[in-house]
Amino acid sequence: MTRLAKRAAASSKRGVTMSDVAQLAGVSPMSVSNTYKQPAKVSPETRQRVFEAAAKLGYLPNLLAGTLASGRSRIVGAIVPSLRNSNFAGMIQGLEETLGQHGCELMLAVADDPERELRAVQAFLGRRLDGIVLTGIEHSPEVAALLRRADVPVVETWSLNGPFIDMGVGFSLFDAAFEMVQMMVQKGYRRIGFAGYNPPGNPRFAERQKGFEAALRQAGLRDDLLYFGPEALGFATGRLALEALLSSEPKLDGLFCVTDVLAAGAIFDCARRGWPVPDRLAVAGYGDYDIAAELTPGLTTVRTPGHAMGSRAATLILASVETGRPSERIIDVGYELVIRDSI
Amino acid sequence: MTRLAKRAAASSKRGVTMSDVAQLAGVSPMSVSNTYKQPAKVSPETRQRVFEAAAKLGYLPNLLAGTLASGRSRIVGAIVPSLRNSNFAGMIQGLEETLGQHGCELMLAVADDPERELRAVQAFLGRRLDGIVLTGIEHSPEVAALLRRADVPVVETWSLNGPFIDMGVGFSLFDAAFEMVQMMVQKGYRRIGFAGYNPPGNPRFAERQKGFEAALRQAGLRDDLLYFGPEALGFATGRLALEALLSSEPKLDGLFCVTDVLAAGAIFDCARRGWPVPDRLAVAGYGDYDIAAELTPGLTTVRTPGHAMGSRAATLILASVETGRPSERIIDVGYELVIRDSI
DNA sequence: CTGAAAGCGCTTACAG
DNA sequence: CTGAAAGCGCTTACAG
Repeated sequence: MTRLAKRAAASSKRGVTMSDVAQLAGVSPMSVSNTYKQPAKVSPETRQRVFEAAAKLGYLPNLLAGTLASGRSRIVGAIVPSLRNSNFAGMIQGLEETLGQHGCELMLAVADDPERELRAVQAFLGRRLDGIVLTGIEHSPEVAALLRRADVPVVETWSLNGPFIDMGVGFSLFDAAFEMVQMMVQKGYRRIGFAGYNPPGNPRFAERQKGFEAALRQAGLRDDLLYFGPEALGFATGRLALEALLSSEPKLDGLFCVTDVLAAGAIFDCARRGWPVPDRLAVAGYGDYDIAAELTPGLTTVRTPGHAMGSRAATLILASVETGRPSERIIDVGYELVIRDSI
Repeated sequence: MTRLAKRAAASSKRGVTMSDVAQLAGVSPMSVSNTYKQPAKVSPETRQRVFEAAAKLGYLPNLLAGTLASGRSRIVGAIVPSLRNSNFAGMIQGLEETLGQHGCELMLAVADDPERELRAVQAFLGRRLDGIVLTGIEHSPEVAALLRRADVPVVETWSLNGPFIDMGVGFSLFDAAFEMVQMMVQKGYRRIGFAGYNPPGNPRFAERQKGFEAALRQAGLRDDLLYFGPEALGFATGRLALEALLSSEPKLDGLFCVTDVLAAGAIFDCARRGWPVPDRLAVAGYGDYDIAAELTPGLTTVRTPGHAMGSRAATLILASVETGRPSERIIDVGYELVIRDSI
């Protein structure tokens, strides 16, 4: 195939380019570009002719070529461990909404181990995204090094504990847990257990455990009634937690759970045992999932601002790209104790 | 600033390019490119030197430039109405996983109205994505026209009813609902109501309603006990459905719900009324959410294969890009009735 | 307000 | 196995 034939074939497949529009409108490609990007720099008549030609040809600007030339992709990448978790789903949704309002797109990677995270970061960097949003503050040294070296805006979420690679948005998981357990103590519960997930020390839950322990220690109470079960089992783990903790402390009167799923499982199990909640056992959750309000009794829990976190992360990145690094680079989005009847 | 100074500044910011690597390795840029893309075409020594130079410089290939030159972005876009719905979250996760296994990335847009969907499609097309995954088969004419004209692989999901813009993967929502309601009839329930969402005829739920009505009509039973409530209310809508349907048919003995959330709400309300399920009222759900197995009694429901759908959609697109349009362009991923104790 | 020139960082098809 | 040339479709900075 001759080069010319090839070009023709390619072009018929490829579709309309800026020069095609320029030609039909009888202007230069530059004026077409300016019509879209700097309309003020173009006379109304030129603009008009460009728009008409573009419409006639069904022209769609190739944003990729624009990115290569301008250095701005208008895409931000995000990595979350899972979408099954509504916290992360909420964050992604908040991110997407705010990005969309500013004409940017979201590239999403699901990575629940350091290796996948590294690959995702490489893929993002290779595409020269405008910014990257990470979940948590625990990343492999490679990831941190890569990100720093690339000098791309990065936001780490769900934590307020630096040092951050670049920027951070989160809230204090420690404070939230501490305050919740402190409230349980104030209400008179004395033998409070902790239900968490394997492996112990899982960074996503370790802060809550520390808050739990600190509140009990401060009150002079036992802080070692700990249970760690499989996360994959869903509600069933709540039952397992109850069984395990009761076997080491039959008079257990309170349970602090690292997720509402766990708390719901425990409450379901209390119902089966015929135990009144909170009279026989007080149960507190974490996350304020849909189910929290529907349980009987309503679950007292911590509301985590996933959506707000996503939208603030987007704001931070957009600001970095548009006006340089923002002065406030760490944002506390707070948390909220939702008081219902389970404690 | 002189052009040279500008270039130097830009280049220090921009980072390492293929020519930098070529220069350090003492080979041509072509050989660097081939080292990554066609290793077989390069001698082992050259390869070696390229890798060393790349590592020394911290070279990250600019995939964007590659896309512009080659026409393949290795990105596929997906549009879902929401991520709060675990069906869609599951599909996205399946999509992302399969894409990731093939070295592709996912661009995600959340769009719950035709206008946002159109904007997302334009953004995707403008970036020359390798394929686009849509939710449902109801799209504005503009969207369909744009997509057809762009000649990009498109997969529509959650339905088996054509005509498709290009390809489809789904299962029969009608069959699933029909089979479930048929089973309720076989078990002896005679006054079965339907709990759905406003507005009636919502395409995401209309098929299930048709299946419901068909099963009852075939059995010679009333098929007009219908309730449509607000989706935003969560479990509460299940209670509202029960109240409304009971007021028009006090002897209601069965309830088919378009989501497990609705079914759970109804079961919670039965508990509050002291009504045994299924003896006083049989309840069937749809979706097999986490909560279905944890309710008392366990909820009989339809399991929808969101994850499988996402991963099949990815396969379809990858096949289209790599080996041309697949011969099988509509895939039925099936559904499953999960029988527990609520009917 | 307008446009010719150079460049973004790769890949393609080709000749050696 | 190797590399010079042309091109992907835009934008940048500039001169008119």
